Amino acid sequence: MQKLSEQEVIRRKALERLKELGINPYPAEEFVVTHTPEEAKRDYSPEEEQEEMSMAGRLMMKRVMGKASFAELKTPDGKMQLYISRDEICPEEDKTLYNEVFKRLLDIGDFIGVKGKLFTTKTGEITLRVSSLKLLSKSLRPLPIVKVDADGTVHDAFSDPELRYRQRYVDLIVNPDVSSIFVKRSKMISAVRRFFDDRGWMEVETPILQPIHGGAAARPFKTHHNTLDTDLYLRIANELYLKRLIVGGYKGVYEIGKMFRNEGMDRTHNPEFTLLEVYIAYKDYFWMMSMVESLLEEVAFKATGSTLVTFDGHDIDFKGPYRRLTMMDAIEQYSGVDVSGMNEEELRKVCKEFHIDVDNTMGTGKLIDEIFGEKVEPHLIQPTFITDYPIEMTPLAKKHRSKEGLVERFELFVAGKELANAYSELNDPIDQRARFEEQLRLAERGDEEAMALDNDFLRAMEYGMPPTSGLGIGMDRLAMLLTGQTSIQEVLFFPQMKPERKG
RNA sequence: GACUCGGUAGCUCAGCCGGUAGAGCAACGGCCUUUUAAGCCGUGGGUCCUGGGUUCGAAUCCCAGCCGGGUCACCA
Repeated sequence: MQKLSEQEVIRRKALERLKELGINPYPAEEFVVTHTPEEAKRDYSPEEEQEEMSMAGRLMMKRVMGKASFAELKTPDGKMQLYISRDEICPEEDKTLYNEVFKRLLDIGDFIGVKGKLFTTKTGEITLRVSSLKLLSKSLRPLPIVKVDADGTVHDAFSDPELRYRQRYVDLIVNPDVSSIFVKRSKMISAVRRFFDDRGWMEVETPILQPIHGGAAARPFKTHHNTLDTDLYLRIANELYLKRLIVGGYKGVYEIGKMFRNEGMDRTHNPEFTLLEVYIAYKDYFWMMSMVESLLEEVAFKATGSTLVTFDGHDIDFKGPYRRLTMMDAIEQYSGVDVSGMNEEELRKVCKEFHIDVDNTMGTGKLIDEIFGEKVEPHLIQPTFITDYPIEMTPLAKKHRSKEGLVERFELFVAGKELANAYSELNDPIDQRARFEEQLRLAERGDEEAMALDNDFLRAMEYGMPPTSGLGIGMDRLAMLLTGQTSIQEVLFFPQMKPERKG
């Protein structure tokens, strides 16, 4: 049994006293709510006769002034100030409900239901004059009370990140700004769904437990299925399954789902994260760029009410069209060096000049990517498409229609970070097999990122896959951009944490 | 993983040149029928993250560990 704090002991005693008084602290019957605070205030006019209304929520503040009190009720739809007068809720001789139940036994954090009519206080706040009051659920732990003064200054904020993430429920109760981040995130996700559903593309679900962790380069989480006696992996990507569905004949499929990567955690990486993947048949990556512009413009607007967001000190506009430039042009523009056509030796020289750390396992593609990451990425603040990547690092993209050594791939950068990644998908099964085999060679040389070969995926492709463009967008990063948060933990309800040590 | 900062009351923090712990809010008792960071008077509340060490004596100094934040590295 855990040791209770003084305040917890007091609340448990209050719970017992309530029971003695015949009050069930956790009643089963429905308390019918007739109004949200907003509805009530909107329809209120002081002259008109009112019907009695009822509301329910959490008691967040009590200001007792003898025989009358003000209280603050936090409902799921907004706040309402309550005015509670002893003789109005206790019209008879017995004043227990006010003197003992309300003043002593009800605590901040308790859920109550109230009935009454509105009036305007001296200071002009529309307030519910309570005629009756009912306990709906007793709270046994004290909430951290955050106070905001007349200037809007926050006092005693509940701000310890460890406590906030471990006890997100408390964070959500006392920090309305935190709660609204997740409302925006939810709107964002539903706007994405609506965008695709409106176009006739189908939301699908593909396996999370996979026998081969294909479609991306990352260390997986491993698990075991007892009945099948088989090792399985939590997916690091779903790309190869979605392409199988395109082979199966759907014109467009998308999935919004969790991916799992057993790697480092930091401000932009959580071991499980939400990825949007879209595959549309008969399209190429140019078409996909236009679609991304439409998508992000619409989603930003629906989630936040504007295409303009502020992130990390930058004003970012998601209104399309976005700047497009090839990777080689971008490098030349921001570093002054034209790396196109350079061999590995020349690229290493460039890296050395720029003081970029490289190692011997890196080929030309990786070296170019390093230069890009160092010299270009930080400058890409407004949404920018970078196109036409080296073939070595992109085993699932189609070879460029005209440029030797490149693939038809783009990434979208915003605020100096990658947000989306897309290809004209490789649909030549012979080429695909050759690319996988190249990855195997890299793996043999010690490249841990090399992609595993998936024979069933190749079999599917051999039956014929239509020309297709595919796209992935990190939903957590998009949520960060749309809510102005620079830490991924602030857009995940329950970010991964080490287990609490038992006290 | 490296470096760095932090962990003290329910919350936010002070105390850290060693001498058995403080403030504000919250809580408890009293007063108060239009308050809104309500106010006034009074009271209680602590595994000072954990474990070792130094010392007559450790929240404070030293060592190790745990948990978290930040930066970097790794990683898309």
